[in-house]
Amino acid sequence: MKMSRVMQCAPERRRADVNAGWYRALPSRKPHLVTRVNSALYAEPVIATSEDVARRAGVSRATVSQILNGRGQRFAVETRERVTQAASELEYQPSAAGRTLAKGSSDIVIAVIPYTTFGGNLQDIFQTATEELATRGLTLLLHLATDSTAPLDRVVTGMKPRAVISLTPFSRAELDLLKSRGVLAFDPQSASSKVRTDPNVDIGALQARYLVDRGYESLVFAHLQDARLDPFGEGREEGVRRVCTEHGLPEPMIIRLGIDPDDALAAIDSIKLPGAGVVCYNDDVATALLSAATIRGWKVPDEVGFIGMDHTPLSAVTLPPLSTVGYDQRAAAYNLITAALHGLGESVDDREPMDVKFALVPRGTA
Amino acid sequence: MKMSRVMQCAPERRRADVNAGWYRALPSRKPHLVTRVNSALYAEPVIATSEDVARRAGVSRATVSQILNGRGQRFAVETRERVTQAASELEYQPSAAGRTLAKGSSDIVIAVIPYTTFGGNLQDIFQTATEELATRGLTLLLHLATDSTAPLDRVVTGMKPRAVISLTPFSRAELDLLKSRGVLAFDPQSASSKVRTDPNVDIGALQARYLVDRGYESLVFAHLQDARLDPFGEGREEGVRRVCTEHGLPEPMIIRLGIDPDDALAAIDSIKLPGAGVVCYNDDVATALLSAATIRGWKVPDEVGFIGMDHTPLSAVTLPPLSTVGYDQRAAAYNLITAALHGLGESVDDREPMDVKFALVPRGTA
DNA sequence: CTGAAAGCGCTTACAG
DNA sequence: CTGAAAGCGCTTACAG
Repeated sequence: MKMSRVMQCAPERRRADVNAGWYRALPSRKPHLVTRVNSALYAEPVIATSEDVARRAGVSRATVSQILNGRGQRFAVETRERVTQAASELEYQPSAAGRTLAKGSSDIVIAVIPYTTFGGNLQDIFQTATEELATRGLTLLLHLATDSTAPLDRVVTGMKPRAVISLTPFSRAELDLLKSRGVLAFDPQSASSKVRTDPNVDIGALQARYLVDRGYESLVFAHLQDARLDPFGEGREEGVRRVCTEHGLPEPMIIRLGIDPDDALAAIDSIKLPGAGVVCYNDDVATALLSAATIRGWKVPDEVGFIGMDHTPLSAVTLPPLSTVGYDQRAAAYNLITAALHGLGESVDDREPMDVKFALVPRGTA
Repeated sequence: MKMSRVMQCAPERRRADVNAGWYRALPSRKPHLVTRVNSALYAEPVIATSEDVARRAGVSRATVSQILNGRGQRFAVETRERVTQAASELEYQPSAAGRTLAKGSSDIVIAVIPYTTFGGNLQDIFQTATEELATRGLTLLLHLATDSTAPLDRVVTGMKPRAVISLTPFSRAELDLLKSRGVLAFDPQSASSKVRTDPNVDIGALQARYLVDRGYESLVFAHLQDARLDPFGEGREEGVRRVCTEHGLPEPMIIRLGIDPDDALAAIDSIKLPGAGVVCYNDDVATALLSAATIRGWKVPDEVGFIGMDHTPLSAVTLPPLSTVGYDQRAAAYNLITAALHGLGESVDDREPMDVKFALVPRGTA
């Protein structure tokens, strides 16, 4: 197999201070990356070190470090300016490895992404988080959870992240690992002391209460069944149960389906109709069931009702459009980050907790 | 704002070799992470260094390094065993920072995730990639692209990743940055020398040809319009154009819409019907248009046809189910990783390029 | 107000 | 077959 267009050549370490007029001798050992294609095309990459900055500013590396890390109050203004100036002229970026080694922990925050079914919101949430953390000098990197925690261990132990965060609760195994490796960990359980209960219970209850208000007297909870983990379903189901109890309704019927026409038809056929209101795990589940109900000739929302969760874009274009629950994803991410910053000892005085605002979006299916 | 359940306390550096019976003195400087909650609850984390391993195995750190990095052939079998044994007993994980500093580049590969609309496949793809790279001792971490390349610069310059990869072409700015920082970069353009043309052109052509075969004589291309970048739409449109030319059909009409009922209705109303075949950017767009056409009373697929792209789970449960194009995401990821490994100088003799197998999924909408 | 020195954990010639 | 030593780039007491 031939590969083409390797876009970069090996970095040459060389004197970054071009004004100085000479180049640091190349290290005698061979650079580790030796692939070199079209090297003539590219200017030799130049990576400045704190030593380069120090030399250009005419100070010591210690001084550079102090000033660039915000402990520069005690230095002469003039010195400070020379240093920051030199740093920006050289496009100086401190080496994470060097800092990590010296300080014992890096400026990296790792977000663990569970193997679970997220909406397209995931990206938005972490985008926001990336930017927020960047303003604090922290770098957010995502790590996809795998079956074993071995890769997580590599990341955590190897990179010494400042913290590990997750939008879903950590598994027992993850918690143990993080603990034994001495890493700060934050998940929704730790995000806010206000949240005493699993928010999923509230979500399920919100969905169920809506259906009850609309007159459905027998409730169904439809789980999503796929290869992935489901950290939310249990809580949602519990919320539905509570509402049934509250209103003296019979226990909810529990069904499970994948996003698949046969699954959906079987699920619909298993429900006692007409008259049921179906609380769905998410909008995808609701969409599948809606189609199945339509195929079977049930009238929606008169003979059967559905409520989804997530307020996905597609939920607006089903026929009829899906009743669902929306929420402010940014707020969810914001709260997680706030908790993490707080735990990291950063000041969060300016960060009021945001209301995630779970809210009904009443539309055509219930 | 009060935070609760900070799950970990600060790591204590201490002697990992518990058998030795004493603890390395704590460093006199304060550990950087000072937050300490419920520390009594947790065993003090123990992080072994190569020195600990060396001591326990009764060899030098140099020897440990050689053996653990696969350059141990020349050592006595007995020595090798003592070392690997000691390493596993201590749960030794080499410090990424230390290695990076010593070697000049880390074992990290960064995948840049563009701010674009992906299917839920993204996760699967990178999951696979994470595992594949792990078997080579490389750690995959995801970085979300932001408007500015500053965060990328921090990551790249700070972490000295072995390579930066992306499933979509890098932007000019990203390329310049990567180049100037001397980092190996791989994107689909560099993934395979066999791919002379943008695969998106082929995809668009595949969709269009299918519609032509089914008898639609005027084609429409429906772009997805949202806040995100669209690295694919241009190529797909071009593919449709070529097919029109090939078959002597008029130029395709171009429409744009978000996943929104009003957008979709307006889009449908702007098309000359009956008789058009609509090549859709993805299954979501197709779903939105399908609903709009149904609302307007057009018969699908007789009066208007739709073909989506992605073969999402939801595409199976629309009414009628969506005709679409599927492909092997794993193959796409596999090829990208192969290219990256090759460029990294790893042996890829055992990695035949995989066929991504774009394939029609004929169903009910065309 | 500033710098010399030590040390973080690793790897790599090099010497034996 | 194995180890002593230097060095990667940074930060932090400490001394002046």
